[in-house]
Amino acid sequence: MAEEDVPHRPGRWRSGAESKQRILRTARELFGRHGYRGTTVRAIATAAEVDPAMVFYFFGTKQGLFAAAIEMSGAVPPAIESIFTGGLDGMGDRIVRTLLENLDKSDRTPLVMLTRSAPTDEQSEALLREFIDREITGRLAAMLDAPDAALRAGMVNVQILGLAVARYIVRIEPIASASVDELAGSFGPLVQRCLTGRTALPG
Amino acid sequence: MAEEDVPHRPGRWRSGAESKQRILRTARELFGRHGYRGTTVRAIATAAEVDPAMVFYFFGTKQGLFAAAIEMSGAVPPAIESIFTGGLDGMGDRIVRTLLENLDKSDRTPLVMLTRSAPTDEQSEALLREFIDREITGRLAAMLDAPDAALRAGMVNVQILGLAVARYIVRIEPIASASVDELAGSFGPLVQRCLTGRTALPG
DNA sequence: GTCTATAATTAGATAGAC
DNA sequence: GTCTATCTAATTATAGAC
Repeated sequence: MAEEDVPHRPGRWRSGAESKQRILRTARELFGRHGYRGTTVRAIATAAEVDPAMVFYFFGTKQGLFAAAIEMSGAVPPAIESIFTGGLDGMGDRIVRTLLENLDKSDRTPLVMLTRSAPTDEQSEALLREFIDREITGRLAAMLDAPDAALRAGMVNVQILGLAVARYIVRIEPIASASVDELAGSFGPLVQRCLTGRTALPG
Repeated sequence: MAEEDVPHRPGRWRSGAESKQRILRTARELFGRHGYRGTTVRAIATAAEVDPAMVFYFFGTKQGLFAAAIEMSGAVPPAIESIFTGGLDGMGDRIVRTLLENLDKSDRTPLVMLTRSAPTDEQSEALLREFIDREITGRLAAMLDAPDAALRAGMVNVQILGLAVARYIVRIEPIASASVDELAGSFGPLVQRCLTGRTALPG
């Protein structure tokens, strides 16, 4: 699994695989742009230049296609790794940069697809929650090893979600048009503060 | 407009108004929970115990109903006012508290409805963007009166959106279950830093 | 593998009786 | 104002020919 770009090997493949990949690629794009409910199977089929029936032939159901689409085919995980290797020093900056660079590159990343779909689709909501718990909260909390580790990780999650929504979904200025460097400059220290700065533990 | 709770005055009203209010109330609840695309007119009608046709009789179209539903009937605006009276001192805390207190009270606030709907509905996306520009960015930027005012306002918007999404939509722990006081303790200073703290202006 | 045809369901919306 | 009945269009999904 996870062959990005299988470019029409001349010796001729069993030829169906190419269609399947085109469908997947298109699905990721449209789910990323309009979310699960805002995307129809027909729209995907049309954009991928195949018959709608073919989509069901390959993926069974719309949910099946969505599941296949978010199966992060190399998109995020390696990038996420690089965040955690290197310790807490400068991690705020790395988190912001990695997030933005990957999301800028393509709006078909699992995080965007899930963030777009979660608000109107309960399945996606659960998937996104699990995704964040597993990929971010879990690792962060383990790494921080402090009594308020969970809260700190939660604060980082708020930054990530807020940044993703403001820049890619609602497109609020100047967040939407700022360069990665600019945002790293302003949000890097902010995230770092969530990780290692002072925290008010009231009471 | 904007009578919350018109509780069945006995002398008998012209009786249609009551239904209209029930529809509106129900619409706000469902749009707030499932977003524009995740909510059907029929579902609203059923929950409001009226006929679907009646919804169209009163509001014309689904969009018309949505528009009427988000017309913030006293929900947020007065609360927003109180944020800005009092100056920059402690404003971070006031922003977080006001946001959470209002959103905790009911998930039928315009902000929640729009935030849920924007990802799958372009109309809602535009409305949310305008709403934020008008109610938050505009006032904040005017108040800050600094060269990087726009960026600072944007950073606050990221906090607001991130908090709203994490707590009310994706429901990430421990953000979702934390008390208002706890979150004010951790996010208040963070927001304050966005407003009045040091900012890296690179280059 | 790919397409045609179509079933089954559901959504938004309208006409018109009462 | 309220409801019945209905229309139209779109959606997910399947059966079956090629």
